[in-house]
Amino acid sequence: MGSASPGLNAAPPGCLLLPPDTVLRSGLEKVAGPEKGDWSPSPPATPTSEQALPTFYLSDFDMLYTEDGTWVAKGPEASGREEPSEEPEQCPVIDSQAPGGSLDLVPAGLALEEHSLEQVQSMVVGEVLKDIETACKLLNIAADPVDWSPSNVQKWLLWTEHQYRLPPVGTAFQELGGRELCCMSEEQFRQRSPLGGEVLHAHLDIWKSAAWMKERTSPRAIHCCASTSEDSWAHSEVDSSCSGQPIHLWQFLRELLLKPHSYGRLIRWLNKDKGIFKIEDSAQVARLWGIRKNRPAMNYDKLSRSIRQYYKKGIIRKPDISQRLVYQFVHPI
DNA sequence: AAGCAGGAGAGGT
DNA sequence: ACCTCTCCTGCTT
Repeated sequence: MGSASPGLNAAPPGCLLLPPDTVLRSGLEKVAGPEKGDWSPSPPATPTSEQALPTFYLSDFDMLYTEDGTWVAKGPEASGREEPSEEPEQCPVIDSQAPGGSLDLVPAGLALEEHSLEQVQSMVVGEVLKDIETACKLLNIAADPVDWSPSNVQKWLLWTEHQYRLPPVGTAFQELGGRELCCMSEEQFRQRSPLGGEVLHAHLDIWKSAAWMKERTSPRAIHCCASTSEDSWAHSEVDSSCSGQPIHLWQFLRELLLKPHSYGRLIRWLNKDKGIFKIEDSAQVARLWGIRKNRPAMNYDKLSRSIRQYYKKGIIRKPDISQRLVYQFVHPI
């Protein structure tokens, strides 16, 4: 999801550690009303609120939700103005939101804090949805895991492994379609992938919840193409994932550039007005491109060759002052 | 060593 | 036909 910085740090900076259930359930209740038991997407995902859930990361938040149910702020991170991706949005610190339902006991005087908590939670949910939307577009897969083909499942697995630095699952989930995947229990995930199964299952739960939410709020918006988040890539002249045409490399690069919070550590603008950008992590960008195109052998050497093909087409060029890993869109956005 | 430039052929759509 | 992937040689940083 958002933090694509993955690859770079063991725990991506600016990430939120959350039991998925906690955050999304509250978000779902906000959207769909508080009716209990109604939030869970199709096959009842493992009811996990009482369990010590595996924690997972959400980008762009500088807080941690620890396994004992405590929100804590992460240590301060130095960040420069030039590096928006390294400047996570600050969230208020929330001290105790025990999964055991401590909110029921909130005194009236704390109603305001509860309200703030809801705001934070709904913000987190919004970020999660945006991140899922991003991943959908970059991977060219449906937002609803139930619709995934086996190759979509593989893409999602690769992507999630990459994003959260999970141990590779290899062929453990091969030949599984999205529907089968969604029917699997956490235990089954763990059996197939003892090291990363739990976390993968938690992530899948989030995707299922998000799809369920989208279906609830806009019945025809299950696929990424129908979504309308405010900063969605609808701004793009060409929405690469919705055109039915295969995505072009320049579109992919632009899409990464348009998500600095998620990909700023991999690729960023040096001068957006002039369309000059720098690939900060060539290997990771190439890897993402490889995932996107189902080309596991993709590397920067090949990716850069493809970029150079754009020179004569007048799409991308080297800037006047040539620098390594720096390119320029001939027609800036 | 890593990146850059560009030729050439293959393969997919 | 077009786009990208892949492999390649040679050059530059």
